[in-house]
Amino acid sequence: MRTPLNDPAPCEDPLRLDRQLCFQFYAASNLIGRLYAPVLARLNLTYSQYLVMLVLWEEDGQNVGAIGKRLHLDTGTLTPLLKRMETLGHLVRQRDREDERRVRISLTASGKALREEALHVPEIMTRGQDLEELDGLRRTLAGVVEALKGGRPRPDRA
Amino acid sequence: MRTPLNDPAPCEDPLRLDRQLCFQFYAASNLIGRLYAPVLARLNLTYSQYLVMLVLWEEDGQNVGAIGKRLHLDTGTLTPLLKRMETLGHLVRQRDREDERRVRISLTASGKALREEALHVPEIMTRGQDLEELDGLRRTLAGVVEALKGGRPRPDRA
DNA sequence: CTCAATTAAATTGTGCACAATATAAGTCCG
DNA sequence: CGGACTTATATTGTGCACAATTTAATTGAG
Repeated sequence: MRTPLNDPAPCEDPLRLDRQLCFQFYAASNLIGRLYAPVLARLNLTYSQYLVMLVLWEEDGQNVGAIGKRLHLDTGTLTPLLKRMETLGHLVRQRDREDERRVRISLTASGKALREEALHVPEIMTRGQDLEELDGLRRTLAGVVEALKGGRPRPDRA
Repeated sequence: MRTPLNDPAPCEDPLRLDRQLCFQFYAASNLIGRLYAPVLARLNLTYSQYLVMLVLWEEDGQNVGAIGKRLHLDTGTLTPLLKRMETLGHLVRQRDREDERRVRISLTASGKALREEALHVPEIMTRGQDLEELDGLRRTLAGVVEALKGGRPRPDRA
């Protein structure tokens, strides 16, 4: 039996920070957010707000739930986020007449115009990188995200 | 010249959400945190607190800055986080006598004992997964994190 | 020795994330 | 119609992240 803090085989210690895949995601996500912040600040957007804009630039007038489904965020995150974005003038929130439970999110003129500015962002952030490599990684991670969405596919409980 | 929202080649639209590598990291990190939460709750830890414990289980008695360097977090995040963990009884914070600017973080007996419980966590979280594949991905991401740490290695500005 | 510069941590203020709960609108069955 | 049920969003409360600033201890040049 092993005593705490005296693992006889520390290199195989399952709790070593560097061995945790989850930590690599956590660290990368935080560091990426920090790199985007100053670039997006010039568009008067936070990183999360930028993601919402990406969703709305693809299709304007979606309701809160549809945006949340796309970004894997719930209303506890989105409602205040969208209110801040409305205050900033990027979009407007209005109850759906057809179904008063829903809130439709529509870009303002300035919100639509902001897309032109944002077109530079991906280029700025990937400058000097191997685009083939980044795209391969993106595909790999898209698969990981897909697997995580399902709460992880159990191993076919044999 | 392209008009906003009417890109003639939408499949090559650089702003499509699914094409953003950053979003895959963001989504994966959030989803992973959600999967860990219920498992770690049984240890009375949040995900961030778990990471701090991993660092301290490797080496007890580090100061705030050393922990922050390891996790890529600053004192604005760590100070309140460590105070909460002290309240929970996982660790104690005490000024270093040698250098009164420093605060040394030491595990309590229960904090050390918690490691035994935590040993199950990596196994629970990776159950049913291809461990070779996860380790390959971990290595790839470790490289990405390393690159991000340097604020990204400029392309040797030729 | 003294005071400017540096370093370590804490504080302040903003903006996410998320679980849990609440509110209210729509649906459906008898 | 009417009440159970479901769906869509909002609210509440906690805990991060992080930039910017502050406080206090240490270092170091003159």
